[in-house]
Amino acid sequence: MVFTNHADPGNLGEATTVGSLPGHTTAPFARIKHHLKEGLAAGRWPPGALMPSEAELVALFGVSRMTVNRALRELQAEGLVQRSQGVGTFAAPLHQVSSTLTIRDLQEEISTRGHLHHAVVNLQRSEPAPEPLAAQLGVAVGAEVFHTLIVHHENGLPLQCEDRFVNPGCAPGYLRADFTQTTPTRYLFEHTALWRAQYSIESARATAQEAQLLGIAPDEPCLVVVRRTFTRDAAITIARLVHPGSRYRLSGEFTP
Amino acid sequence: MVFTNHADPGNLGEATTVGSLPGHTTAPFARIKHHLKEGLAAGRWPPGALMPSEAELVALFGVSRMTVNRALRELQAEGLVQRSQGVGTFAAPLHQVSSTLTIRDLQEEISTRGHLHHAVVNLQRSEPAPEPLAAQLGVAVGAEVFHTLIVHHENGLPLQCEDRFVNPGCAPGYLRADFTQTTPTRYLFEHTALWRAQYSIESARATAQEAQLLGIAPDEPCLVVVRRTFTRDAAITIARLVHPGSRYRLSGEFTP
DNA sequence: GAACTCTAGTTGTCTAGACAGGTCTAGGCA
DNA sequence: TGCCTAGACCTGTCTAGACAACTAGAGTTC
Repeated sequence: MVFTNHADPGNLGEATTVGSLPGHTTAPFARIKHHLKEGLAAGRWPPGALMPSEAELVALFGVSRMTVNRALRELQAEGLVQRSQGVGTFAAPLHQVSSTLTIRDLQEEISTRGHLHHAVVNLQRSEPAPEPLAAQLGVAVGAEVFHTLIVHHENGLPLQCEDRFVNPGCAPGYLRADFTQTTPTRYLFEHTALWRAQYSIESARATAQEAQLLGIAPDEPCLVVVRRTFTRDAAITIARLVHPGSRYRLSGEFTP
Repeated sequence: MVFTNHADPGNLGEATTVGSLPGHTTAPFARIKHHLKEGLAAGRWPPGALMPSEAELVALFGVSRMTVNRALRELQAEGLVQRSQGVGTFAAPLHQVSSTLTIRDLQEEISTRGHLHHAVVNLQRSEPAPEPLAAQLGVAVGAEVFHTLIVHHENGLPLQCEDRFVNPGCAPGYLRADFTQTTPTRYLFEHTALWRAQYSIESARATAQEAQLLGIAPDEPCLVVVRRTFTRDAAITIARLVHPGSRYRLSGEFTP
């Protein structure tokens, strides 16, 4: 059959009653997504309710089934609907109990705010891996690992104390990098194939050394992020990032 | 033309040289995705590099262009590749500088660990909105808002102090809910249409009242999460969640 | 009443072809 | 030399139809 969707916009019977906002050139699949999202937001199809089948939407919008399928598949990927073969499409229950928070690279974050970033490298050397660390990095106890201790400043104020160990096998050139010009995070992104990362975030007091480097009182609460990064096979790096509680907060937004 | 892909599995010329892992019934689009992900992880196509075009992949795998397109579109949605019309498909630069951390509902989290959750309701009433809060909730200054103060325990140990204000218009029955049986988070999920949420996470000292409710020293560092939730139009609720730093940490994992 | 079979309805996936519109480059022309 | 245009190439999107696999319910048989 002949291709008609662009040559003949609109006037396809019932289709005009639904997908026609005035003066839109949005793609049909996007219109269908929008229509379903609207309905979900408005409370038609409460959580768990059966939603229209693909065939019904095909009839309603006057499009082919592949188009409807794409719209529904993307809504599923966004977590808004659940589909099961042989049964139907359902509004997602509990509209997402878990949501996500974005963690960004510090230098990028500071630059985005239009502020000045500079780093003081207190330590950049190779040293034998202490016991618990060796296991986490997947190297032999006592094997040499790379160690950096860097304090990042925003507009001259210490914002983050970054204590990092690196698996030498994953980034052999790490000790020759100039971390006043780039960050370890960025360096490792560019020189290794990141595959998996783990985070933990907690609130604790800084160690005496960290407090001194950050210029804060020893008992001031700090936001401590521990990040472990892996390639597909091996651990790349373990970093402890300590931020003065009074100067730093993580924030994020989530829209379904 | 006749449909052949399921009737004639394999033996399509060059296709067998690429997509054929032994004994797999995976769909072609998934095989293509897997092949490209492997290549990205292995460092072929370094960040920013030009990847094969749809036409090349069509020839390589012996499938139709829609199938290749789906694989690439999903990789794009996952942030692994960038595509631009008229130019081509490129490996995503900097393999995701920002990643995500999952935040879960506390009760669910405790239950998942197989531990016992119980809540003590210290306050559940209507009161006039104080000045800064009224603006954030989008109600008139002095208008009545709902206020709950609940301490959540894990195996009898205080884990979270939840100080929450709720817009009465969004959840009229909030004061009649039994929060020893359900959590406010869960109640609001079920009775409102969540549309958008904001988080901020910081490290701070608890207030005197919070320290007393949590049974901790007044100067102990706490992980403080402030969460604002909105429908499409109005603010639903603002919650301040205070966790003793020694007992609670957020953790998450991220795979590209 | 229980177990089985059949069927209608639903999603999952793929095809071959088509049109639309963006980008880049080589060649022609002023 | 500089500008413009035609064509090659690329992604974005949609179509009409097909086969596959699964589910729930109706009907049948034991």
